[in-house]
Amino acid sequence: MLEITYLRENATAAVAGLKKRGLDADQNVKDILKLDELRRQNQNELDQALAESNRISKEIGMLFKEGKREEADAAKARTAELKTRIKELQQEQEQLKHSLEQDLVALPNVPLESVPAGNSEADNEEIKRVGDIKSLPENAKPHWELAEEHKLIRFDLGVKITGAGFPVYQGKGARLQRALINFFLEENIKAGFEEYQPPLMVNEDSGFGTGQLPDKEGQMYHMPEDNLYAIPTAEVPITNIFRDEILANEDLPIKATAYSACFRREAGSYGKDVRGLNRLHQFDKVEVVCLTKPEESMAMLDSMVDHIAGLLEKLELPYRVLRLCGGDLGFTSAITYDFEVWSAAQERWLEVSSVSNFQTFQTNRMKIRYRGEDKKTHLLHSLNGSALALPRIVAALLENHQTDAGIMIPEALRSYTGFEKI
RNA sequence: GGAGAGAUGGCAGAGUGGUCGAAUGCGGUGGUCUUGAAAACCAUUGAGGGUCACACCUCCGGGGGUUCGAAUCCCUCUCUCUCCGCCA
Repeated sequence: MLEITYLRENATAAVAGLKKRGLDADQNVKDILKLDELRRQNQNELDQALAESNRISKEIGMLFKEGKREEADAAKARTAELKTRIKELQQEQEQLKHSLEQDLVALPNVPLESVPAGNSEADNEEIKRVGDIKSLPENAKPHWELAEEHKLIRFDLGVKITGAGFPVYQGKGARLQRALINFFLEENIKAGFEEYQPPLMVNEDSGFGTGQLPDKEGQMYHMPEDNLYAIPTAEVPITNIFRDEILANEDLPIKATAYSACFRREAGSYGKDVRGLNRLHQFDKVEVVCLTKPEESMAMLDSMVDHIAGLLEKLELPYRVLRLCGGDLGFTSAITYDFEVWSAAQERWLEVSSVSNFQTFQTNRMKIRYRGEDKKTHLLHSLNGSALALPRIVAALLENHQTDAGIMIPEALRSYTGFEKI
C-alpha cells in the first residue's frame, strides 16, 4: 500500500511511474487525493465537536462536585444535539477511511526510474548472462524422465497419497533435497543472514500483512476449522515477525533467512509448462528477507543479487538476470530482478529466484518502523528473494549435469550430498 | 475435550465512573559527579491523526452498548496462561 503522504506530494510522478505498468492511474490518484481531502475536512469538524463535548462533560463533572445540580442538568441538555452530530460525523469518517483504504490498497507499487516500461516478458531487460550453455549428449532427457529413471522423484506415489503436485522424493532424490536446503542455508548464514524456523501456518492478520489476503485468497490452502493458512512462502511468517514493531537502530539492517515448505493451490494454472517439477502445490524453498533504512535498500538489493548469483555459480548452472519491466512486475514491488536458469533438455529458461525491493509498500501496511535521527518513526524498506527455490534448481541440475557417465553433482554440493553422481 | 484465570505504555505492574494517556519500578535518552566506567542523583521518555507551528482529536486485546462522561459498568468475539484429560 502506497503512503498517502507520498501521493500527496508526488501525484504526477506516481501516475507517470504507474504508466510503465501499462496502468493509467490518473483518475485513481485524483480520487484518492479527493477522498484524503474530504477525510481530513471531516476529521477537523469531528475533532472540534468532540473537543466541545469533552469540555462540557468536564464542566458537568465540576458542577456536580460543587453540588450545582440544576446547572449540571442544563448542561446535559446541551449535549444531546452535539451527540447526534458526532455520531453522524463518525459514521462519515468511517466511510471515508474505508473508501480511501480500498482505493489505496488497489493501487500497485510505483516502479523505480530504472524499471523499463513494457507489458510482457518480451520487454524485460537482460542485464547479465553467466555460464556456457552446454550442448548435451544426443539422448539428453528432461528432468521428469531422469527423475523417474533414477527413482529420485515419485510423482505417482505423490498422486496416490495426496494428489498431483505433491511429489515424493526418494533415495538420492530425497538426499539431494536435504543437501540443497543445507547448502543454501549455510551459504546464506555465511553471507550474514540469520536463520529462522517459522511456523508453516499463519493466521489471517499475517496473510493481510504481506498482502496475500484478501486478493490472493484462492492461492492459499486454508484450514477453516482454525482459520489458518498454509504459507505460500517463508516471506509471510518471516516478514510478519516484524509487524507493528519499531526496530532499534542497532538491530538494522535485518537480514533473515529461512527454509520452509511452501504450499500453493495454483488454481487455474494447469496446462502447459506444469510438467514435472516446473509447478507444484508443495515445494521447498530457502528465502531471504531484509529490512533496511530507506537510503540503504538499493545497496542491499544489489548485494542480494550478487549473493544469489554466487549460489548459482557454485552450482555450475548457466543463468541470466533480468530486470523486469513494469508490466511484469509484481503488484507490491518497486523493482525486481529475476534469475533464470537454462533448462537444457526443455530448452527454456526457468525462473528460480525473484529478488525485489518493495520499499515502503509492505511496511506501510505492516507498520514496520525505525526511529530516525530526528527521533521520529519512519517506515523501513523491505526486500526479499528466494535463495533459492528447490524444484527448478533440481530440474536444472539434473538436466544440465547429465552425462553419459551419469548425473554429476557440482563440487560445492558434494559435502552436503555425500555422493558425487547419480 | 473439561475447568479456571487473564489481556493496560519497550518490559513488569497499579488503577473499579470525572482532575487518567494512565501511579510505581525496570529499561532507553540527556545531564551532574568521575581520569574512565559503575553506583548515586537530576531531567526526560508511548503510538497515530491534525497543524507552518501550536491548539485539538483518537488509542488501555477487537467490536457493540449504558452514561453528560468509560481503562473502569454491561454484551459479544478473539487471543494468552494455568490445571485435568489425551498425545508427538
